[in-house]
Amino acid sequence: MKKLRARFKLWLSTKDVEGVFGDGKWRLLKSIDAEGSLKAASESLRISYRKAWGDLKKAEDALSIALVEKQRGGNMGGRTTVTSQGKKWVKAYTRFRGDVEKAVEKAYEKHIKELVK
Amino acid sequence: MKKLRARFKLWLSTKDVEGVFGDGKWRLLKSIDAEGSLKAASESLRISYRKAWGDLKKAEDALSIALVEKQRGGNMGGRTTVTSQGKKWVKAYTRFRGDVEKAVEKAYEKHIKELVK
DNA sequence: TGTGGTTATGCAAAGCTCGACATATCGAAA
DNA sequence: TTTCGATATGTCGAGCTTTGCATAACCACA
Repeated sequence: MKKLRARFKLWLSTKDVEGVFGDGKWRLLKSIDAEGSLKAASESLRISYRKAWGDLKKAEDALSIALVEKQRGGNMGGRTTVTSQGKKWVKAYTRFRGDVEKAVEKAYEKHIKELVK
Repeated sequence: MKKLRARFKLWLSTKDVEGVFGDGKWRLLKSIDAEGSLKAASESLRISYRKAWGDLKKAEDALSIALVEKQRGGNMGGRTTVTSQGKKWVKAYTRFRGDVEKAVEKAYEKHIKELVK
């Protein structure tokens, strides 16, 4: 039997909107925080600026929360920074996701590993 | 703040093949077991027969396991039943997924709920 | 031995997501 | 006041997934 690994995807939804926050948007926020701009963040993650921008908008719209502060113009062209609210979300989601990841690994060991050996 | 719910997707992969078994194929096997045929199962799950058939083939090929026994012809046209191996997989995956689901819920309560209130 | 309902499978059409472009706007600094 | 690089946003096409036919093969039973 081939070796298997457990994989998962995690996200949050409202009644109306599926995927208002999840792994992708979490990575995006982290990258924005590290890079200082949406453009640099999208390039770092190798996703299109168009998608990064849309994802961010979707999250902020659905959650009604200002996750980032965006500035246009200026000598640097502009910049995007993560708000304190946004940072709270990053931290909370990081712990959330970490717990789930551990649980997936544990559950795999407990229920699947024996089956596959 | 809108009410949120945590959602997840879970699956197993080999080094070569992504998604050799997961929520969809698990549901399919359960449905086959309940319905007695691949056709009825696919209709019950409201996915195309074409996809159900392909999914099953993909899982069996990648795992090198006979999850079901298929019979063509006969007065009923044919039927598909889940093998004992397949049932083992269903049971194990059910427990696996159940544990993960509980963990997701727990982690949500612990890390996200406060944030959203 | 003909029938019916199922499995088996290829292929084209339909959907959906994401990326690539094309512009427009903005504003601090030169 | 010109410039430069980032944000803002619509649109069309590429790539991948799923559906929808269209057939063929199969076989217990009437």
